[in-house]
Amino acid sequence: METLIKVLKGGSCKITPQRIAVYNVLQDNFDHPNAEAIYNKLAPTYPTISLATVYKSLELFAELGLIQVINIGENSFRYDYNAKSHPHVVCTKCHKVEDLEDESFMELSSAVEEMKHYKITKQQLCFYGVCPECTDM
Amino acid sequence: METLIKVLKGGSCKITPQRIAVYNVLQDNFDHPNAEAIYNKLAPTYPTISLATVYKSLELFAELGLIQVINIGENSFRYDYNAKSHPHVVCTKCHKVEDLEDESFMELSSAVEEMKHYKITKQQLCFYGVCPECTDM
DNA sequence: ACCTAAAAAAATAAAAATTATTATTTACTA
DNA sequence: TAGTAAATAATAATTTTTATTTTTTTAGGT
Repeated sequence: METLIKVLKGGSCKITPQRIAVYNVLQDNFDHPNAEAIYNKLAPTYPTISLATVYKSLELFAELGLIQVINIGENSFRYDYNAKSHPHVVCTKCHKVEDLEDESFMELSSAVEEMKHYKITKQQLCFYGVCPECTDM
Repeated sequence: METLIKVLKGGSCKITPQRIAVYNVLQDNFDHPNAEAIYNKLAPTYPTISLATVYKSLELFAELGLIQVINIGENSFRYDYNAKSHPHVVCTKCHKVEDLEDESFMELSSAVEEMKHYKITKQQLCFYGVCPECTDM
């Protein structure tokens, strides 16, 4: 919250109730919502907000490095409050998306750099399977 | 080509010129085209083909395990002739997508299984950076 | 605290990607 | 080779995202 205000100011962007609201939804929901899910979460308490504003806020946050955009093979993008690169685990039954905060995966980039002689700047790892809860059924 | 016919027959699907044409485009183009790129490739030699048919063929091939659908953070899906799970390396300058055929990355799934107690069935790894050709500029 | 200029929001339209529908054509079985 | 089920083409509809335009709001300077 303090972070949001600091970063917005740093980027000479205005602090608006809409931006705060969108950011708070991401902060409170670790289910990696897409733009529409965020919009729906906001609807009850913020009935006048526009979906375009949600998209524009998310785009801005991503540019400012506040959040990250992820892509788990669905037809829409999802947004992650944690901007730091980390793997995601997707349950193919209940469709939940979990974070895997493990630094060791970051080393893969250097392996790729050696193999392909690229200068790697970002990595996106996604594992699909059945979660413990769904296995028991 | 023989593979396509065998698998289509095995799935009791009909062997049509359109399906053969779509499959051939993927076989001959390792740049991981999206549906529209495939459609455009076909247009000169196959002017009557419909974009919907391209989509339906690709969907079928993916279901039959002939190809794989990948997702490199663009707004459209790309299709990979190589159905076996392998990492992809994307150049953020020229936007080319390369395959990284290295078995060692497959071990990551078991690591994730242990950490999160999921039964992992698929993994999708994507590395972004600047390719050797683009670095020299 | 008030005015002002610039930025952002809302509403809407447009664009892009994908899927669904329906009539016609084609592939394959018997 | 005739019949039937499946596939294609053409088109419409849907979904997701972006652009446009008008109105409103923020934040800095008086």
